[in-house]
Order: sequence, then C-alpha cells, then structure tokens
Amino acid sequence: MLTTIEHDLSQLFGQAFEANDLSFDFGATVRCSRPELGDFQCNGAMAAAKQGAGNPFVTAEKVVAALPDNDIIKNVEIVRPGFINVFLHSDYLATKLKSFSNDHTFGCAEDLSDTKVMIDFGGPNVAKSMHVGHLRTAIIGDALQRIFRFKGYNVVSDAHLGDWGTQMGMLIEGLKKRQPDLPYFDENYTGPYPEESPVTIQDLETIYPEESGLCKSDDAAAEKARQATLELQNGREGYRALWKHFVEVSIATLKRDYGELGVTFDLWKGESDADPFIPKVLAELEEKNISIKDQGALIVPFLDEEGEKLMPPLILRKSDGAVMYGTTDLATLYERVHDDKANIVLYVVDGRQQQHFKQVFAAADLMGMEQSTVYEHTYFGTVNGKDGKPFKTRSGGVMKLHDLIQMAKDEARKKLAESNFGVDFEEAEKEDIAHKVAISTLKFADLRNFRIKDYIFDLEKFSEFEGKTGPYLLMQVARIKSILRKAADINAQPGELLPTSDNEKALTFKLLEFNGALDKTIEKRAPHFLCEHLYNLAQDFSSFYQKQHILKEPDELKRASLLKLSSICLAQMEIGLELLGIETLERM
RNA sequence: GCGUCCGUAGCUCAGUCGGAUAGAGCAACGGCCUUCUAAGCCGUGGGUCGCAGGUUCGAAUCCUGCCGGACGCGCCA
Repeated sequence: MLTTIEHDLSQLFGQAFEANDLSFDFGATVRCSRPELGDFQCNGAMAAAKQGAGNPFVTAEKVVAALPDNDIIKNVEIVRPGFINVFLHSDYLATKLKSFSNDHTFGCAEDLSDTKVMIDFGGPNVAKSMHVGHLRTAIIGDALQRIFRFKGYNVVSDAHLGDWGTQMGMLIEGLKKRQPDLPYFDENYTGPYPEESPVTIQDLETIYPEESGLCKSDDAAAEKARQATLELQNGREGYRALWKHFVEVSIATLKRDYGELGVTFDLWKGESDADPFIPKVLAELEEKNISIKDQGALIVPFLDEEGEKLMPPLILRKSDGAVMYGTTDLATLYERVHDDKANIVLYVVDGRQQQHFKQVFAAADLMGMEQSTVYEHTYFGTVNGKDGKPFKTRSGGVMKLHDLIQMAKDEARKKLAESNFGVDFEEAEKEDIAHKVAISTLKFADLRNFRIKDYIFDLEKFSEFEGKTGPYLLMQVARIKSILRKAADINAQPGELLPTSDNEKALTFKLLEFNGALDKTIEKRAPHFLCEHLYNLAQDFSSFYQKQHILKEPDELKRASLLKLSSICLAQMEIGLELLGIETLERM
C-alpha cells in the first residue's frame, strides 16, 4: 500500500513532537480547513497544551524547528494559538499523484486475505418479489461487499433468504386450501414427489398476502399455519418437497430482480440452512444454563447483576415447539463463527431490528461464541415518501422494485429525449443509457445519505438530474471520455505529469484524497463518504476543465500533462462508481 | 413506562474520536455556450447548528437536563 500525504506529513510531525519529548500522535496532520491558509495543518501543539505541554505557540515553534529534512514541505506558518500550516512543493504533489495513479487500486489495496468478512444482506423473503423495502439492503450491502473486496478483504456475501418462518406454513396451508389433492398434503404418500413446481411465483405472491391477512384476523387459520411450520421444521417429507419448490421458484425471480439492479451474492443460503446447527446451539445453551423454560417457551433471559431485566428475552422455541428467526440467526452466527471461520460478520439489515440483533449477539456472548469474530448490525434507516411515512405507491400499496426501476427508466428516457445530444443514437444504445442512468439515479440517491438515517424518496426530484445525482457523475465520466477520444483523433496522448499548477491543485488534492475516503467508508461501513468524494471530484474536474481548454493547449508537453491528469481523474471516477455498483457510459 | 436513533439554510442532506469564517444540492437572484457534452461552470442572498446549563484557550461536535419527531419492546420476520 502506498502512503498518503497525510501519512507522510504526520510521520514528519510525529518525529518532531517526539524530539521535544511529546507524543508522536500529536503529529496528526490533515487537509487545511481553510485552503487559503495552507495545504495541510497540524493542530498537535494545542492538543499537547491541553495535556500540560505549556504555551502551544512556543511548542509549535519548537516542533517546526525539529522537523526532519524532507522534500515534501516547502514552508510552514505558525498561527495563534498554535496552528501549524503547511505548504507543499508542487513537484512533490505531481510525483505523489503519479505513484498512486500507476497502481490499479490507486494504492488502496492491502493484503487482507486473512480477514474473512461475511456480509449478510438481510434476507428477501420467499414468495415475495422484491419491493422498495429491499432496496437499501441490496444497494448498501452490495456497495460494501465491493468496497471490502477492493480493499483486499476475503469477502463472502450471503442473501440469507427468509425461508424458515411462519410464512412458510401460511403458504403450505394456503396452497392446501386451493389444491387439496396435491400429493404433498397426503401423509400416506411415499413419493417420489413431482419435479415440476405446482406453483409459479405469481401464485405465491397471491397466496401469501391473502393468507397473511387471514391469519391476522382468524386465530384458527393462524394456528394451522403455525402447525404446518412446525411440521415443516420437523421434517415432514411432503412439506419439505413443497417448500423446496417455493424456494426454487422464488430464487429464480429474485435472481432476475437482483440482476436488474446489478447485485450479486456468493451464497444463496437461507434461514433453513441454519437448521442443522440448531440442535447443537440449543444443547450448548442448556448445558451452560443460559436458556430456561418460561411460560412454555424456551428462552434466553438477559439480566444484570441485580437480576433486573436488561431487555426482553430471546425466544428460541415457541410454546408450540417451532423455532423463530432469533434461533436461526443465532445458529447461522454459530455456523459463520465455527465452520466458516469468519473474522467479521456484517448484518446489513433495517435499523428497526436493532433490539433483535442485540439479543442474538448477547446470547452469542453468553455462549462465549465470539472468540475472535466481530459481529455487528450494520443498520440503515427507512425509505420514506414525501409525507415522511414509509414509501408506498400512489394507491398506498407496496412499490415493487421492478416497477420502481421502470419508473426511473421512463424519467431517464424523457431526459435523454430532451437533450439534443443523443438524437442519432441507436435504439439499443438509448435503452442501455436509460437503464444505466436509472440504476445510477436510484443507487446514488440512496448511498449518498448516511445509512443510519431515514431518507425521503422523491423520484421526481432524483430524476431532475441536476446537482448531486448519479446521472451527473455519469455525465462527467462521459465528458472526460469524450475529451480523450477527441484527443486521440488529433493524435494527442496523455504524457508525463508536470508540476501541479494552480488550476490543477484542487483537482490533484482531491484525487489524492481517494484513499482516505475509501478507508473512512470501510471504517464506518458507510458508502456516503465515497459518494461525497466522487461528487466533489466530479465538481473539481468541471471547474478545472472550465478554466483551461485542454485540447487547445498549444504547448504539447503541457497538453499531454493535462490529458494525463484527465485520464487519472477518469480512472478514479470509474473505480469509485464501480465500487458503488454504478456502471458508467461511453457517452450520453 | 423502558430502550434505541434522529433534530444543522425555505426544502433534501453532509460535517459530530473539539479546532480557524458551519458546507453541498435543490429552490431564488445575477453572469457565462461561433470554443473539449450548459444534465455544466462562476458569483449573490439565505443559519439563535431543537432549547437551557456545564467542561475548554476553543463546542454543531463532549457531559447533564428538558422539548420535539421516528422506531422498537416474549411466542411474526
């Protein structure tokens, strides 16, 4: 991994602090909050004063005097009460940028293959096609898996389907009512069962909401669904065979929906895959006196030293004997820790389930499961409509993901038609553009907000295509590509970077901040830091090329340098967008 | 009642392991296309950082209390 300017400067200042018998850590140096005052700033003298080092201005003078010889710093200024402002050599900047741009990961990648990161995308449910509620987990989870992988981690993503809960019993009972003669329901039938699924995804999508609604109002129906769920979990053959069809039919549809979004998984496991681990986990919990029987259910209580309840218990087995999603989650975690040997497990799941994960993790801690594994709930907020309530269709129903993408595409087509640039494009290219623009609209609008906060989904606004949007970023990429194509037409190639001029300074600094933005994104598991960086980068490129006409630059060496800077910017934009799961375009 | 999260410009949001004059986008206003894609760039106006205390040379950021909002709270997921 290449070192950043911040790192290099922090080292120099750290040594200077140490030479004054102060902590190396005071050397931390960052970009100047006010660029007119300097390129970088070190505030360590003031931090040291806080800890009794005396007058910060005096400390700053001593530190500056103790700076090791180097070819990075041109000069420094000390400002009261103790800011140290640093100015850099312009050829150092160019050299630094050159070394980063020569690396295909922009100097970000490290060998972290020993660290296994499992990312759980908070399971789409069997029998339900994807709707807007699945948008965030897919978009954020996918961005995180791309980013962690790029950094060098050993990443395994899992769809973790919701395929083992009460909704399965509802589907079984629902189908039994409609087609009671199917062999799956005959307890005397010995098989084999038909290979062809008795239901389509449309059937499941009809049955599920009807049964779910029924179970809310009809206790007898709910009881039957619970019973069917228990029998399924206990291994009743006909139900298992039928369940397999439900899952296969659903996965086929989910793969289509995720494919449209450009989201992939390494594993298509589900809650049911935790089933073999449940007996072992339950036995261990019992052995260690962690679980108890309470009101007919098997639970894990959470109490403090005084015996006060810290939070509601985790229910392992309902009084009817069936397991719940807390049980499968705990068993899945057990598998990930013991069998998969994961070092980090991230659950990219809605923030409304914070308590649930606290319970599961607390139970795991009581078991002593964690060992060296870090597990955390990487939660996110709700997608709301303009009214501030969870996003719905105009008629108040659930917005399907497929329909949402179509709507975004319609907006993209409209905009494309309005611009007079793409009039002569082939129909197929127009469609490709519409699709990629639509996906960039949806993904960037989601990712640009800090994940833990709710955000207001306003497709009309996102589709304005002005300002901080995905399409704007695609546009900048297309522009740079266009310039490079035109340069090639007149036989002008990118060449050596010359020392950074004033007009290139902001762009160069921004390009060198990529690593920091990526690391921050990983540290906080929050892609909006990368979004922010890419947007600022695009803006800085716009400013740069507005002020300086690249192709008309008469000095060939200078022009080659400008083209080089442009191509580096392009490369970083494309890498960054790919990490967000956004595909770029040649022209638009 | 208990718990978690949030409150920053008219609107949508960044910034929160304390740092200099709190930033973007949209909306408003004013410039810039015979010139590399104007889905753009440059500029102007707009803020008691929910409120009140406290810690500090320095607080949107840390601590306490309050107000307002969202969400969750044993047999759904």
